[in-house]
Amino acid sequence: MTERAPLSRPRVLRAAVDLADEIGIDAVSMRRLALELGVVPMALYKHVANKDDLLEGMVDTLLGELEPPLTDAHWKTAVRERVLSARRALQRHPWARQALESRTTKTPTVLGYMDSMIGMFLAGGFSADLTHHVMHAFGSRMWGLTQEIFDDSATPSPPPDEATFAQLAAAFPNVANMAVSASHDPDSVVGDGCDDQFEFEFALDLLLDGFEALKERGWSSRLARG
Amino acid sequence: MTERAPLSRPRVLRAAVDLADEIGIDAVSMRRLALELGVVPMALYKHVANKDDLLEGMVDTLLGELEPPLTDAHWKTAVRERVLSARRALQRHPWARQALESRTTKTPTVLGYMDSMIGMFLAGGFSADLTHHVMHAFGSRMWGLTQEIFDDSATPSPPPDEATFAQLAAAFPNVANMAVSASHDPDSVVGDGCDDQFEFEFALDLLLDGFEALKERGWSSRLARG
DNA sequence: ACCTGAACACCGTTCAAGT
DNA sequence: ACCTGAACACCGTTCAAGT
Repeated sequence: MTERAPLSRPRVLRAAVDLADEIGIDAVSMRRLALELGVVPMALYKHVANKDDLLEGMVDTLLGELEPPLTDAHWKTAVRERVLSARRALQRHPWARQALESRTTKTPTVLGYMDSMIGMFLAGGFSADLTHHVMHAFGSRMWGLTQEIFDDSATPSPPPDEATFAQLAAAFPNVANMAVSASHDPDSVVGDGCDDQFEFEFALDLLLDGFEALKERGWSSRLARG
Repeated sequence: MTERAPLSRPRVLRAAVDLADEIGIDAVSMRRLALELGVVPMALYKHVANKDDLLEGMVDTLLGELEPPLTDAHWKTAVRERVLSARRALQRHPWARQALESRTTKTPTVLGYMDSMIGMFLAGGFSADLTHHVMHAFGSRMWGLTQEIFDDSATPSPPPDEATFAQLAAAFPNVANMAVSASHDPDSVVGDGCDDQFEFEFALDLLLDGFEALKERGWSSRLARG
C-alpha cells in the first residue's frame, strides 16, 4: 500500500499481520507478502531470517499489543483480567492461536508475559513449587486461547436435514442430546451453538478456583508424589 | 515397501501414519507418500479426496487404535483412565496433536469418542447442562493432549552459558526462579526440566476435582449467568 | 473406463551475476 | 557492498492424452 516507505522489520511484520488478518495465515507467503509491500521477494530476507522468523515476529508483534497487567489487585483479579485482556487482543487475529501454538521458541515478549504471570501467583502467596505446576496446568489458556478440538459453534453452518440428524442422533445419542439441550437453552444463541466467551470464562474460573483451593490447602508436589 | 499389494484407503492411511512418524508431518507430501508406496502421485487421489482428507484419515486411523472405555467404573475413574489411555496412544505419534487440533471437522471416530465421554458424565450423575460446559472446559485435554505453548522441558537443549543465563535471569527473574526451583527438585529430572506426565495428571485431576465439586454443588448455567 | 504423464500455478531459499 | 533475477528443488492438483 504505502509502497515507497523504506522497508524495516517492524514494517514487514506489521504488513504480514495485516495480510494474515485479510487472507488467512496459510495464504501468507514470502512472495505474496513481498507483492503486498511492492518489493521483490528476496528483499524481505534483509529483515527476517526466513519464514519461521517471520511467523515468530508476527506473534511477537501481536503480543506487543497486549495491555499491561493490573497492579495492586488481588492475584485472582489480576490474572483473570490479564488473561481476558489477552483474549480480547488475540481474538482479533483468528490465526494467532495456530501461530502461537506452533511456535516452540520463547521470544522475550513471550517470556515477559509469562514472567509477569508467574509474578502474580508468587505475589498472591503461591509457593514457587505450586506456581510452577499451576502454570503448566494453565497451559495455553493463559493466553486467552480456547483449546477445543471440537468447536460445536462452528458445526452446523448448514443445519443438517432431518434425516441426517436422525442418523447422527442414532449413532451418537449423547452428542445429539447435548447439541439439542444447548440449542434449547434460551440463554444461548439458538442455532449458533455455544457462547464461546461464557465457556472460556467457565473454564478459566474453574482453573482459578482450583488453584486457589490448592494454595489454601498448602499443596506441594512433594506430598502429592507421596 | 510392500509395493505390490493393491492400494486401498486403509493402506494409504497406514503408510501416511508410518511416514509421519518417521519423517514428521510437515515432510509428508502427496508426492513423498506416493514414492513410499511405489506409486505415481495421482494414484493416491483414488483413495483420498485431497491432502486435507488424507490428514483427516490419518487422525481417524490413530483414534481407531484407542482402547475402549472402562465399563462399570465410577465416572471419575472411567474418564481418567480413558484420557490417560488416549494420551499413551497419541504420544507415540508426536504429530498427532497438531493434526488433531488443525482439523475442525468431526469424523465419526471423533464423535464416537466424545459421545462415550459425554455418556460417562451423564451416567455419573451430571446434568446435561453441566456436562456440556464441562466438556468445553475439558477441551483438548480430553484427548490426552498437553496444551502448553511453553514447553520448558524442551527449552535448554543446549544448556545456556553462565552469562546468557544471568542476562535472562535479570530480565525475567520469575521465569528464572521457576526454572531453577524445578531443576533443584530432586524428584524432577534435572536439566531435563519437567515431568510431562506428572504435569498432565496434575492438570487432569484439577479439572476432574473441579467438575466433581460443581456437580455436588448442583451447579447450573442458569444460576451462574444470574 | 481407467490410469497417468505432463503441465499449471504456486512454494521457500540459494546463488551468481549485475550495479 | 548491496541488491536482485533467475534458478533449484520442491509443493497440491488439473487435465488431456494415452491405454
